[in-house]
Amino acid sequence: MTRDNAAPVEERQRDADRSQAIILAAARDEFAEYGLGGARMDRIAERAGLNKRLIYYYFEDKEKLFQAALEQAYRDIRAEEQQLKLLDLKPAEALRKLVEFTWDYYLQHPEFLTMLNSANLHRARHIQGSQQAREMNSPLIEMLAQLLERGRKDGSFRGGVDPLQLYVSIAGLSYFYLSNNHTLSAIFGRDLMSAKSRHERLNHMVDVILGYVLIN
Amino acid sequence: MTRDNAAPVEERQRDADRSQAIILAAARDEFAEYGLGGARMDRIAERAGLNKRLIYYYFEDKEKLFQAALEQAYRDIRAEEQQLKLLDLKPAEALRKLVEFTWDYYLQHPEFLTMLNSANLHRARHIQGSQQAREMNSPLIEMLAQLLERGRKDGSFRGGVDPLQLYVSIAGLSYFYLSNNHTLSAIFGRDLMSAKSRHERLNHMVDVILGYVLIN
Amino acid sequence: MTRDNAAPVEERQRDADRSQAIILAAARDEFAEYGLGGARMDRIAERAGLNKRLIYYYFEDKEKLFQAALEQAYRDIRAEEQQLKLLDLKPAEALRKLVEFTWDYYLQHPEFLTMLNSANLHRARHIQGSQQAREMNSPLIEMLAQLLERGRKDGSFRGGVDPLQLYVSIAGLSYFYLSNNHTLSAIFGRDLMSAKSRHERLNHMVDVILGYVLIN
Amino acid sequence: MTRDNAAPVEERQRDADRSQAIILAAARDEFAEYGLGGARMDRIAERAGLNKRLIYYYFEDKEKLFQAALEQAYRDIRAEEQQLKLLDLKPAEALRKLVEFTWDYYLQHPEFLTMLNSANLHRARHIQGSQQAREMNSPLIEMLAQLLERGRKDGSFRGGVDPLQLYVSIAGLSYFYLSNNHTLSAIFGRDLMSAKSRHERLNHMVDVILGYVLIN
DNA sequence: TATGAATGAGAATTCATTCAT
DNA sequence: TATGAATGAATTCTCATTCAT
Repeated sequence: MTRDNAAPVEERQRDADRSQAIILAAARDEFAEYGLGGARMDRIAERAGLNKRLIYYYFEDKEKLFQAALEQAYRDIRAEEQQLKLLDLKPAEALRKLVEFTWDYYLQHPEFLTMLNSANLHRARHIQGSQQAREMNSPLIEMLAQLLERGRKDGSFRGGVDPLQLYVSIAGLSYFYLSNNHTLSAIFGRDLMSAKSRHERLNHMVDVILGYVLIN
Repeated sequence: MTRDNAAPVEERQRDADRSQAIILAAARDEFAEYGLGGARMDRIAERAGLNKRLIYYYFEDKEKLFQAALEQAYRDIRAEEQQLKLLDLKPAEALRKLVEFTWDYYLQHPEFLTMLNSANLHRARHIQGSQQAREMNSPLIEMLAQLLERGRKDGSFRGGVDPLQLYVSIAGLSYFYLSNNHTLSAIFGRDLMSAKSRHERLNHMVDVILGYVLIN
Repeated sequence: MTRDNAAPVEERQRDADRSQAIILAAARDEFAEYGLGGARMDRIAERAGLNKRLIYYYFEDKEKLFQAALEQAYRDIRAEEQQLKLLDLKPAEALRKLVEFTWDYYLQHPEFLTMLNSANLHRARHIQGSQQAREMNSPLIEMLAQLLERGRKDGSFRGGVDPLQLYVSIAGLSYFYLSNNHTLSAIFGRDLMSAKSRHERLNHMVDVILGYVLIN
Repeated sequence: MTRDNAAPVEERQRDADRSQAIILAAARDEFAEYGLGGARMDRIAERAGLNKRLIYYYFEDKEKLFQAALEQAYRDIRAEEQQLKLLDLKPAEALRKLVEFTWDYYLQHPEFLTMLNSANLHRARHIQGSQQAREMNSPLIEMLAQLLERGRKDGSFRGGVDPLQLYVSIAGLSYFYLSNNHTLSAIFGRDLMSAKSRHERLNHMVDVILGYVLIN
């Protein structure tokens, strides 16, 4: 009411940004839990504590919202990958750390797995449509290439390893186990998510990757 | 119309069995393409060339239909796994063959990947509900255990390898690549499904698995 | 239940046809009252006394329903036009009858006016999309041409009258008055729909058309 | 931002008037294109390059905005009609000129036709609610009455012509053709808006009106 | 005067499922 | 066994309108 507490523009902008961020987080959770097809705009609004109409105001429709949430998910993982500093470690240690990182990240971000699944069910349409996502080409590949080269030079790593293939393999070892843990647990009759099982899995994966790369 | 051309009992039974099989195949294709959530009963009926009502007659509801299709998918892959006769080969050759089989099977049965995804998005509810599926515990695990033991005994394989972990790893290496190929292709700007790419991937996976298991 | 009262196929077909006809009539009334944009699918269902879903089952969506209703409206008016037998009358009498017919038909079928308006607001998209409607080219034009020729030959009508133009004029004289009667009544402060006013209008229109066409 | 560059009162008033005029023009275009029901407040704001909220500030709601736009449309046509000076011409020439004027005005102001349609779909509610519009009773009627009287006196026009009926007829001849040109063009398979067609229509209409009114 | 953020009530459409035969 | 007709409960999305500054 008074002129003093006006300061409206930036503050309202902040509100807008905040609302969008809240919606995005709610969408992430909903998509994580139900996938793109199973997600409900109503529930996203409810999770966000905001009016459903506002989601359309900011994100146009469900598809675009998913795309925005997916982009955010990529930004998040890439940001963490940036922190890794693998090149400060000895090659073998760096590889072990990468396996661990991948495993931990997937464990803590199940939404990443689910959204990746949804995106692929829809033939990555949401990524094709997003320049941003397409440019999200992981910096890890480059880092991994250097790592492999270094290991090869110091005689510890085998040569001829394609960093992209290795990256995909590292991801795949964690991903399959975590993404399908319900089915696997049911079929094998063991709880694959117990602390012990998780520990064994991580050890195994490190063994596989190092066993493959290390000479001897 | 007339009572006379009513089919004999066995014939009608044959028709019924045939209809069910047709529906199941149609469901498999639909679930493969759209996932459980995205699948449409109407489209399944259309694919099957049969009345929608008939699906309900035989399979009760969408969930049960999915479960039946999933069970069928497991039966199919298990049946092929049975044929593998890995124990007729030398341990290393057997492992290579298993990697190849897994890769080829996933390549030729994309529905298996999609349905596995859907099943896990729903926390394997459809497997919990299916004694059949739970008992589908792959005979491969046992075979793999023997294989590893044999390799260890003849000095070619390292010891201490958990067959279940190895099985999951072999599956994961193929699965991640194929299930997410759209996203990966988009992000890396390469067609991961070209003949060349597929060939490289298979080689890499064999290298990883053998590199891990083989001594020296 | 008993085998005898089965006779299902034709009867059910009759139901289907009946349902579609009911929906079409309800749609016609709704479109007449509110136009295409203002019509409500809910209200159409209610008017029809049928489930809203059924409308989509038979007509796909609102646009297609409007198109179907429009086609029906054209079929209806063409059917009545067919009955006119103008060529049995003397030319001047035939023209008078045509003016009267047009006036009466529009009076009794206000939905025709409203739907024509809606169709044109949408740039006749619904007619372009309907071969049927495009072929609905009134047989009256041909009849009118013969009429004019006959009148010219017997010396009562002027020559050089384009039947299409005349047809449009006859329609326009009734149409404008009836379609805009609310506005006109309000502005001129007279009830243009009173029996007296309607009578005067009809006389005037006959005078205009005959005054134009007749020699002397 | 600072108090100093606050505009003086008259200037702000000028801005306000300008904004209202801009909104009104934008509304006219939107209503012309989509009708009252199909018009979107968002689009009107966009067309106007002004904030949607401002429309509500000045015009209260969509209905009132339509009413204002309609009143403006009437003001515009009446203003042009005022300029006609029909009484300076010989009766027959004056009539011809009126037919031409009506045709040209409708051609150049399609929004007038669309808005008239919308107004009548809503039973002229917007005119009932507007004293202004009700008083917009065209001065032409009076002019036409004098014209007809003059023609009758000089022996060129028939007697007993109701000026209101004639006015409605003149309008109707143009209106039907233009308002429904899409449908008519589609059904008759001719472009009724080509230069040639338009020319023919105008000639025909003049012939009809003069043919009706002129003696001999 | 002017604006971006936010909302509630609806509207079209979809979908699994059941009815009736 | 097989089928077309019919339905109720969502679900996405739209739209005029108001809030707060």
